[in-house]
Amino acid sequence: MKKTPRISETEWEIMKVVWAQAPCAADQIIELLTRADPTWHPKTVKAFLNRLVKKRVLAFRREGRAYLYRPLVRESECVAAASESFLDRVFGGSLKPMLAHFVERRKLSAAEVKELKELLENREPGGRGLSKSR
Amino acid sequence: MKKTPRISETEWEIMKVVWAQAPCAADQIIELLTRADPTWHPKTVKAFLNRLVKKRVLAFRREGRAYLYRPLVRESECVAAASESFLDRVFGGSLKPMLAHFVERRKLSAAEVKELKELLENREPGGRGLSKSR
DNA sequence: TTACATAGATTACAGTTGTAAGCGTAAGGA
DNA sequence: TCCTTACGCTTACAACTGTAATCTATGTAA
Repeated sequence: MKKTPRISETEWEIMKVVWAQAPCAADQIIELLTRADPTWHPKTVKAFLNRLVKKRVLAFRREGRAYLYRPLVRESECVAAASESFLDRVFGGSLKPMLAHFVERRKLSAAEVKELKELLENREPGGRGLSKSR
Repeated sequence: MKKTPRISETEWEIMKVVWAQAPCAADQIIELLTRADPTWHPKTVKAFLNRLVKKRVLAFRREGRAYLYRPLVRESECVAAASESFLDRVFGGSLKPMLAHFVERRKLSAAEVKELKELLENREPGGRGLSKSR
């Protein structure tokens, strides 16, 4: 199993756009990022794109004058890696305290609670018991 | 509202010990860390303690030859900050996809699911819920 | 009292991250 | 064809991280 290269906070912002936009040019990325947060500087985005390519997280193909960027790592993998790291670091790897925190912290509406419960409901039941997770 | 100073991955390891051990000497911290992971080097721990003091995350008081360290920021604050940052960054701030991820990913046992459901159950209903218990 | 063992402080140093200016080249307009 | 853009590439640089050796002050044993 390959380990996802570490993706920093800011890099993550970029990656979210690339993951969402399939193959996309730097311009589009800059456009979208800037729209969400005007403090992005185009040069900065370019530099990050470069780093991400160097890190082998992104690839590109030349399309005339512009480059089209494309992810080399799947979002799900990165999400999984980041989630595990977070859970371990902050909650000692234990799901329940984490959920407790969020539930407490975010004052969920009844509807939200219902949704979450359904979510728990609808996972494959019966569990092949022993969760070999970790 | 004061913002918690950023606590890095490794610093977090140190802080977990300090939070758990109330006022404690460097030796104890090193001892505990090393027990969990023998690759810790005492000098490294010292250096980190120093940085954390400089960052105003830890304070110490001299107790004879040794220093007793004590946190200046509450764990709950840091947990909240880290959690929010994580949720925003990875799941766009939305709780449901996050729970979905963990549920899916960790193949919970039936017992675990029950626990989590109870957790959702036991917050005071009607929205502004949450028992201050814990 | 004197030298040694220690604890913390200081210094070191390379790698990462955040931010962005400057450079070289290729493409399109004059 | 020649110049001006526009694009990505290279370089810069300071702050932060991870990691640890060295320096310094001091309590302690001889």
